[in-house]
Amino acid sequence: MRGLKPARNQVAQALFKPTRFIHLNHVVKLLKVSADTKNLVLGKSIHSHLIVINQTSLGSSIQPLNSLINLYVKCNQIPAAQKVFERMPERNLVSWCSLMVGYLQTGFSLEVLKLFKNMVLGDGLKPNEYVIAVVFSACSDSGKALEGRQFHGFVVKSGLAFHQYVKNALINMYSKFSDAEGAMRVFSLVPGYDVYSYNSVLSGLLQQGFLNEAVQVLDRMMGEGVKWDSVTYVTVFGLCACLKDLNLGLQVHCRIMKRDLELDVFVNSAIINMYGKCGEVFNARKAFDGLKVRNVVVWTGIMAAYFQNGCFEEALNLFSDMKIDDISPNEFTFAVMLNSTAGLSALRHGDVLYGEIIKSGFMDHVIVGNALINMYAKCGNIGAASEVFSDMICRDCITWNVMISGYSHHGLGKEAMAVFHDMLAEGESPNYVTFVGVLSACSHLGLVKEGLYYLNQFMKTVGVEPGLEHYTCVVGLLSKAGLLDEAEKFLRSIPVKCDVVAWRTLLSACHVHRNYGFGRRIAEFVLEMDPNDVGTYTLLSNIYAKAKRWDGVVKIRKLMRERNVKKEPGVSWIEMRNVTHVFVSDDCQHPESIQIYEKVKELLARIKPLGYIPDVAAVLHDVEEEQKEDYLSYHSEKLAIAYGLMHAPFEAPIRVFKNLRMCEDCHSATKLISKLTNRTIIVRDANRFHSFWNGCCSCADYW
DNA sequence: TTAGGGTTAG
Repeated sequence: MRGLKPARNQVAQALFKPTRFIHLNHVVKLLKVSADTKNLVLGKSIHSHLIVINQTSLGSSIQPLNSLINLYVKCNQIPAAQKVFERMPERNLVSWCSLMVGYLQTGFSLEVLKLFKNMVLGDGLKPNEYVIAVVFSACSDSGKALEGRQFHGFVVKSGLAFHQYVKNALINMYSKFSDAEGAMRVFSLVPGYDVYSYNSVLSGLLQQGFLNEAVQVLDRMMGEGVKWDSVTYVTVFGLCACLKDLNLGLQVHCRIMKRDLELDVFVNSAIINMYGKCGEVFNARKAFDGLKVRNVVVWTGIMAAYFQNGCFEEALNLFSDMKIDDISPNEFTFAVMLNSTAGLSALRHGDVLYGEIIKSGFMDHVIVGNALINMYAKCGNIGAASEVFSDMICRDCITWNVMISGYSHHGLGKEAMAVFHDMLAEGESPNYVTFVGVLSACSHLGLVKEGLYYLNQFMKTVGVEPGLEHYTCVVGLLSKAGLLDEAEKFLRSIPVKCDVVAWRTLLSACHVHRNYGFGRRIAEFVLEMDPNDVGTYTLLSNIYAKAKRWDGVVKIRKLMRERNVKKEPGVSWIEMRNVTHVFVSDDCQHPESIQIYEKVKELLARIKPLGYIPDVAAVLHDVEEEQKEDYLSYHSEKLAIAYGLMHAPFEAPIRVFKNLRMCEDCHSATKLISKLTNRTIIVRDANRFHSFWNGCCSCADYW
């Protein structure tokens, strides 16, 4: 296709020999070629020739002047087009329409609507299907929903609503207004569809999350045998990705391969994305490896696929490969990188990325700022997260959410609520996720009344439907405040199906409040619901141990064996000078393990006078009494903390990460170690952050 | 005339 352009261009240039007696049709044809090939130089020389010869028949007749407007519009010279338009002694529909297209394409959609008004009221012209389609597009681009709908009514009366262009523009408009119903109405009521109508409907439904409806439309499209274009493929792969429907994705991919279609880079990245979202990193990689042309989007897509499937290191490694390939990262790439860094809790690596982002000038992108806040919050540096937040020039809803939930995870309820109130004051609308953070902040602060107010009243007034996560937060809120009966009653009354997580929230509250009878009843109920929930076995076993009900402990262990439920081993890790040191409980793999074990022993001996009592009840009863302390001493987080104290620079906070929830013994030991050593120790467990300082923890012993 | 890919919050 591309080869055709210079050829046509050359022909046009050869044909254009300035004479006094140039024919009108000739001029129009030459201008059309100049416009189509965006040859502004040729177009301008024809224009100047027209001015020089000043032939009345040519210089003032409509057709060549319309061609001039079209030329300037196609070459993005809107002021020049406007000038020609203004000097026309007489205009027809095409003159108006061409100029309107120019303004539409350059983003001045309000100007289009003004022109339309002048055309109808000033020149008394009746719009045709082209003009109508342009006006609908201008309404969608400028968000003029009311005007768009009114104009739709006008068009129906004028009888032009059946034209294919108009129909497609209408479907697109309703899709852009997030009015999937309106789009579907046009689509269903008016007969006759082409691939464009289907693409518009499908992408509208997809964007608004009406996935089942999109599948129905796709079925219909296939039934009618409409030929797919590359946009259809992109949209359908997007649909598969949202549905996580690997089967459908594979079918569509096979369809492409069977037909041996040439794929553009858009379709290829949609394929990589589909496999990534469906959990098929290997297939995503295969698609990626087969590409001849890889741009930044394809690279970012494959990194995102690795990230989404938990392969954080692979994602980070691809970053260097991409640079070797001479492709520069953009804001999306940095967002994926920061997320992978957060997944590894690699704070140092995050700092390095931050520097690179500043250098490459992507700091002012909202998604980069958001991902930075998220990274710092997840890596345990909430101070740095809040600094990035304060420095951000542009914020969106996610910015506020990430800061609110970041503070909440760190147990900083007051700070989280302050951010939430600022958010409202600045006119940003809270959404579903906002309230997950807000309700969990209420729970940290023990604000029962406020939390229930947000759930029952405030969320309704801002139009957010409460979901399972919110109900779970409220269960946490009630049970933390000691209202265990209310929490259970609440949980049994919620209008959505609840999962093990919600019940486990109540269960761990029973444990903290030492209400073992209640806890046992709940735990047994949860195990009936999910006989494989390891966390519940652990909690129930702890409850029995606390009550010295050894028969119960034995029963649980037997049950776990019978059901083949295995406890995940506790793993902790700490980053030290860019190296991550991993510790498993009771493990001696680390080259310095002898020194580390000695350090733990020394620390525990020194905190005993400060009030440390080893929680031997939590250890299985059949262990010899004198061995019980050893069982507790070498939990992975104690090893990691000891290593941190041995090697971290003085005054630097010790940041440790753990795969499971911290046990009570480690928690009370760490509080005292922070006091003994005068150090801040931050532990991220499976649930939240604990920030230990001077003998206290930010969780206030509730986790 | 209309339509399309990668990203961030729980």
